[in-house]
Amino acid sequence: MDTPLFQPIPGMVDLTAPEVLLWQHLEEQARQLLPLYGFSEIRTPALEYTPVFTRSLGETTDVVQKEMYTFADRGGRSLTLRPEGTAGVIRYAAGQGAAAEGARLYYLGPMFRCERPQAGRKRQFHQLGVESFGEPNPAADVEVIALQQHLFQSWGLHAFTIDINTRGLPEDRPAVTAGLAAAARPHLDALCADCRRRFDTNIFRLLDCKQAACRQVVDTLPDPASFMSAPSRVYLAEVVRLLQGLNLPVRVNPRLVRGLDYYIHTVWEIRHPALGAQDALSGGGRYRVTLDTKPFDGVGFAAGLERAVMAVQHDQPDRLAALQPPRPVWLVALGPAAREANLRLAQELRQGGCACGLDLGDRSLKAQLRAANRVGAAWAVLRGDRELAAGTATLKNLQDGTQVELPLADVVTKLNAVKGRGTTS
RNA sequence: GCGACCGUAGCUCAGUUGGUUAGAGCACCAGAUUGUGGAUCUGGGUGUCGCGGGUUCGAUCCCCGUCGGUCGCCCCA
Repeated sequence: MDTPLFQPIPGMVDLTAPEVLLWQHLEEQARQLLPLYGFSEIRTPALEYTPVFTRSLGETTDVVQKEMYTFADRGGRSLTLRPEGTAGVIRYAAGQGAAAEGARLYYLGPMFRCERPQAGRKRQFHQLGVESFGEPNPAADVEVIALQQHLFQSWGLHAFTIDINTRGLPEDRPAVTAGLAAAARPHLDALCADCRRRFDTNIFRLLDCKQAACRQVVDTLPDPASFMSAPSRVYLAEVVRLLQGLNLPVRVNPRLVRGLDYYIHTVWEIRHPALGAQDALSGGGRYRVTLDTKPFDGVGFAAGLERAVMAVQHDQPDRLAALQPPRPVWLVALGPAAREANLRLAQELRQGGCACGLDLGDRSLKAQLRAANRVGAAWAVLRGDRELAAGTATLKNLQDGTQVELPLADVVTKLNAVKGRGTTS
């Protein structure tokens, strides 16, 4: 019954240096890239009325049925911590009416799903997503896929694969379900228990079962697209043609299945081999959400940042080390007068843009230099009563051990010039 | 919701077929002319062996429970 004093909730982590530097780097890259495509940021609340999610994602999806953090507020209204980003952005954009037509928004922030944590899956996780609103148009889908490829490239990723598929139009779904059921029914006995259940509940799920026996059966099934209407098939063909025109290395995978109900037409998934069992780096697709009988169309994707960080550490193992902040200057004081003077000096240096640190306690010179060494300082500034009286400071180069006593103003000038970086003047 | 594995120092981990003072590396602290760091040297173990109970002359080790962690299933980013 011990309440953990020092641990966060399972599946939620404290993200700190050095790893957080890599997060910041990926975020900066994204914020630089997305405006090139005309996307601007939206920050929606983390908490929404529960129906915002249930009506968009589909009542029967796993996310809605068993993964949401849902609770009642003091007035008894049902609230939910967002399990994904699209529903909230649609809630906003639909509320803007016609002004939202063609809007391009991106979001970046924490999402929450009450699942069992494992590698690459947290209960509080982070997604970067984009939404491009407007009528279905293969070019819009292709542009978003290209953006994603560009983004991952800017992160230094290269080992990923892009699979696309089509879900067709909503009105095709009965025919596809019936067609798949007819083809699979003779093989029911060969399927695993899960798949026998899926046969009735959601036959599409057969397609991505990992069991070897089920895969054998699935390989004999016809392409679901073969049961779709001509417009659905033409749409996919056009997407593929445009992707080829951009030389994007995309594979059409008829067995790709996505979990949310709102998808129509194009869906895709980007996978990376370094991610373990949860190998989807991002997923996306075209969607249609009906609000108040009015259809709301868009295309977008969401990328898992935890997974992106893992992938970058795999593809660019040296990236993190290159992000270390500049080595600071360390101010060393001998005696209380110098300590107080150093506090002022530190502020002066920092105002000038020079990173520095200092010992706030009453420690020996030896201990202070050891501390300077520990933080990787390139320079130490030493001051005691002697320097204070003379208006000087001793500037020590911690790389080669040389030191020189200079007027304080010269030391400040010099350090501001190097801004705390390592190399000698 | 289900399953597997793990829990010993600040960190990474060894260890005891059940036995007396629980170990290593790294990290950390201290080294006396009270103004000089790093590499080396000397000294220092900093611990509720996750917690509770059971078996036993004796438990860190075996058993049960519990808490925590990791990975996997389901599903997803």
